[in-house]
Amino acid sequence: MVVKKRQYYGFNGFHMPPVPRAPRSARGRGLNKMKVEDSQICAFELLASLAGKLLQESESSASSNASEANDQPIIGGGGGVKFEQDDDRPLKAECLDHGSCGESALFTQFSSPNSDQKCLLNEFPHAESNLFLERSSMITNSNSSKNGGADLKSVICKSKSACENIPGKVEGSSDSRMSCDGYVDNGLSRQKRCDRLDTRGLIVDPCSSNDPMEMCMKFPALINSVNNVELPSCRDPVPSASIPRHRNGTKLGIRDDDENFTRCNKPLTKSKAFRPPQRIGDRRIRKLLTSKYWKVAPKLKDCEFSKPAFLEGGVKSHYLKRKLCYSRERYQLNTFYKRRKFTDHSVVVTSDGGFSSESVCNSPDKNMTGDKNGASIMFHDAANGVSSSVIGHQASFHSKDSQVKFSIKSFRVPELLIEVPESATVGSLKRTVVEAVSAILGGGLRVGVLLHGKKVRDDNRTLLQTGIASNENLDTLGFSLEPTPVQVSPPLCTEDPPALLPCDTSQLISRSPATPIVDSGVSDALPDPPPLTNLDTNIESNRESVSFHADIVTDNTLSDSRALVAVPPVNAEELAMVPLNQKSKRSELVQRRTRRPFSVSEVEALVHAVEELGTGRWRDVKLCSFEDADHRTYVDLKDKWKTLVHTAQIAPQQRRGEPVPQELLDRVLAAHAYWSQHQAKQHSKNQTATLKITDAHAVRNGVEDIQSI
DNA sequence: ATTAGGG
DNA sequence: CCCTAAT
Repeated sequence: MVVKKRQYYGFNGFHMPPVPRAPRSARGRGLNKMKVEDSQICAFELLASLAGKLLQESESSASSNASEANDQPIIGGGGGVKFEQDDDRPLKAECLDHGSCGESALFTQFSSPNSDQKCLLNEFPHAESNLFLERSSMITNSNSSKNGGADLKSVICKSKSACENIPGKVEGSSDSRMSCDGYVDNGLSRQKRCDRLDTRGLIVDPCSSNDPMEMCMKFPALINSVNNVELPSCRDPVPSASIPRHRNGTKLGIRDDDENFTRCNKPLTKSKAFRPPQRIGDRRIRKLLTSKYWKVAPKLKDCEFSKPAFLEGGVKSHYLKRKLCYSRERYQLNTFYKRRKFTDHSVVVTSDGGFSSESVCNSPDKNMTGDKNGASIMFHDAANGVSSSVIGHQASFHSKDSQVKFSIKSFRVPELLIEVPESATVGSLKRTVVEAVSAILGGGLRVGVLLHGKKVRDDNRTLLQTGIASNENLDTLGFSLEPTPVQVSPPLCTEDPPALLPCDTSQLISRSPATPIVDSGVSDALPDPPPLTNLDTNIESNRESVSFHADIVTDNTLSDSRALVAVPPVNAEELAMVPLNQKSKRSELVQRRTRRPFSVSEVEALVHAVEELGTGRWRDVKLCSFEDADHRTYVDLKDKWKTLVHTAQIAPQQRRGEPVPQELLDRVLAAHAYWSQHQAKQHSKNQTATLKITDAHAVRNGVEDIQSI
């Protein structure tokens, strides 16, 4: 894989250390890299120093200078960047190169969504594009206007207030620095937030219903888009801020967004030193990318990195820090596919636009408390206002039939396995991911119902029968998105045949090797995945297949599902546990060799060789009897022997696969016994060995077998 | 590179 | 079959 670790470092990197260099060197990177970075760093430092000067000046000049400062902030905290600020492109380029600041990265994104991004966007076409536009516009404004400071600020404030619900803090300061901070802090998250904010203001709040019960489907990646777009799904409730806490830093291995990553990358690199966890992710990604694992997130303190002096401004650093943390985590959340497990604590958007960290959705209690028997399955559809209608509806039913309330925070999403050649570009990687996702989505989705972690397969049973009728059990209820078994074979490509397999580690789908997706080496083509469209269709069509109460499965649900956000009700514990598995779960990256059962003749040859050579000399066995069988390694032979021995020791009824003649099995046992005794070390002659084996064999099996020898 | 074992 | 540790 080409993807370097650093790319995925995630958000940690947020801060820009005054002395960027240190961390890196400490890290001990490859030589090449080091060199490059150093040079970059130098440049960066220069810029930084300049920035610092500028900052000072501006400060000294005091209020009047606000305009001056304005520009800087926008650019991203990086004072250094400032110079070039006028020109978007250049600037951006610079920042990135330096890799010093996430902020800059941010900038970049705004300024130029590239094709790659588009790819991702494709998945959520509407939304993303909109977002971009918005962002762009925002930035543009700020930059262009001399007064920009004010504008920018306002924007920021707005976003903050909206998101954070902490209006007061931001508002007050009009300092250019503040604005900077805002930018910096938020970094990526910020963008999104802004989007949301804007959206919020503009659009009717999907979650408008104050009702906490609403189902919140979260689709991290999509969230933004959702907001902007008309999509029904609930908006992500800003989880970024609140959720994180609970989860405390869980991190996804793969994250959806390039955007985020892009920005984060550099910074992360630095932070890497303190955050081992991320690294793991990288590694994993590096190989392939599976978003499967959650990592333990960095502790809160990680978030508290020191800020660059120039950034520290009137704004409360604490606040900022927090924000950063959130942002970072948020990203994590966003990972869009991968199985996610959430805690009960999910954040819900409150009617006022504020977020609450408390879990509203999840806990049925809260919402449902009111009426235990009441029916309320709510799917929250902001756009359509479905939720409300549904609710009302149910209420009416209420008396008739006991109703079960469901609050679906998210869906569990199947794992994706992606492989791309190292030579692939990041862009192609992105596209590959898109394709992979598209393939799955395009193939159709089904919703699975999990109770106590187990899949409920019987669609015909009633909820009551299934045991999900009682409110108590709702916690253990989960929904998963599953690709339809019949998958459309995805497009393949060049270089390596990477395979994409939707894999469900446990409860979801079984691996479908059938769906290999390869990166289309085609570079720039903008990936335009029609899939989205299909999705709807598919979902729609599949709807019926989903069986549990039809009521529950609504369009909203489905459509939301496309967002791929899943939040099954799970315990916090689970969350913690799931994550670190990376290791245990060998990344499916390397695809397993195809299974090739040993034929009887092969077994024969193996047995013969072992009889002569004994166990413990697998290489010789290989040379002796499987010289030509490239696919049989000595390890394979050894393993086969192992299984043969086992097979020979169990009852015939328990054996599976192509039956091995008892005769051979007997020889296996005999040889095994013999060589066990001899410690397999003696180089006894073949003949001798054979003889002995024969004896042993005879002994074991009785006279009748002798003839076989 | 092999071996030995556990998964 | 895979993965690792130990040779």
